[in-house]
Amino acid sequence: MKRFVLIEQLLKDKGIRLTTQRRLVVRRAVSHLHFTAEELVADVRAIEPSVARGTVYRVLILLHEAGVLEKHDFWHGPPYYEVTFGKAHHDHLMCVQCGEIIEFQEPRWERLQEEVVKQHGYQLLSHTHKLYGLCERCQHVDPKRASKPPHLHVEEVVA
Amino acid sequence: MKRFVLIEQLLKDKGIRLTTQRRLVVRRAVSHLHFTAEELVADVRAIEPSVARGTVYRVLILLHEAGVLEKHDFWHGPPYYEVTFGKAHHDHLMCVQCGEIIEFQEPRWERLQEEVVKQHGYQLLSHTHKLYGLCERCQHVDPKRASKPPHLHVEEVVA
DNA sequence: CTAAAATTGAGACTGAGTCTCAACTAGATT
DNA sequence: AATCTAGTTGAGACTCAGTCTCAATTTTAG
Ligand SMILES: [Zn+2]
Ligand SMILES: [Zn+2]
Ligand SMILES: [Zn+2]
Ligand SMILES: [Zn+2]
Repeated sequence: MKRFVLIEQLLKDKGIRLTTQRRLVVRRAVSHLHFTAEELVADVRAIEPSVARGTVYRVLILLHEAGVLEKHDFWHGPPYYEVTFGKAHHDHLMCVQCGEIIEFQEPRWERLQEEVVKQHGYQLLSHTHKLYGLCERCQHVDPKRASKPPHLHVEEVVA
Repeated sequence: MKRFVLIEQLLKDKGIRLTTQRRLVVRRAVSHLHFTAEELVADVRAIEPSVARGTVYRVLILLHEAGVLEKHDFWHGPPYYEVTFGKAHHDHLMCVQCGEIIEFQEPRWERLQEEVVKQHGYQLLSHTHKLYGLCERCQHVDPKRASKPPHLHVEEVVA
């Protein structure tokens, strides 16, 4: 089953009306790994120019509220979004020198986390773990000779 | 030694000119646990109204580039900043509704992390863990009526 | 002291995202 | 199928955070 069909069902189950525009925006959104809101606007309009900017942003809010959209913030520039529906949860280990990204799962973390959250009376909605370091290869390279770290940008994934 | 003195030294060592305005902004910034940029602008101006908004934002960029400023993003609203220099490591639990930020330490977590990193041959340099959720109060409040109090935690006052 | 370089204040500007509202559906109900 | 109505849309004005410009000022180097 296509991912967007399942997401449409998810929205429907929440009593959200499925319009032509929403279907289109959702389909374009799931077709990208990472995208900025404005990129999505342009992408949707390349297919159906009449779709309003506000409509696209409203769909992003719907997906966010449905818990299937992640936002990746950087210091510079607009955030990148990512539809996470149907993807297994994972965290990230990144090399600050070469930009390598390792994705991994750690159930003990996830358990510990629930514990911490309950201690403070919180209801957990989502979380982000990012580990920054040097990969084996980069540990043995003279920093002066090392290639510039490719800025994480769209490759950076937040759990 | 006061934290802001050490930060001023850090900036100086980077060849950054220390002006009266910069000293004031740094001192006000380190006096808060978490703050939005606009809160800092208002805070600084309460002491010295002539300081320009741009000056405050420029100091934030300097602190960021010096690696002593962390940015905490939410879905709604502006990011919160935090001067991390000289503080014991901690992670964050944030309420997405009211913006409350709880800092906590979890040694088991940190240990587990070292383990994971070593498994991949990495040398850990830094990390961030952010847990997003609803605080106890916000779980029982209609989102539409929820107040949005800025959580301006004052740690120390600098004249 | 003087000149060059960096920083500042003020406010215009940008860009992301939100809001308003009249016109328009999707989907429920005859 | 026709009707009804609450939810949705397009268009563009609007808000807000953050950046930029530039003349005036301040700092540092010589
Ligand atoms: Zn995790
Ligand atoms: Zn590497
Ligand atoms: Zn930690
Ligand atoms: Zn709250």
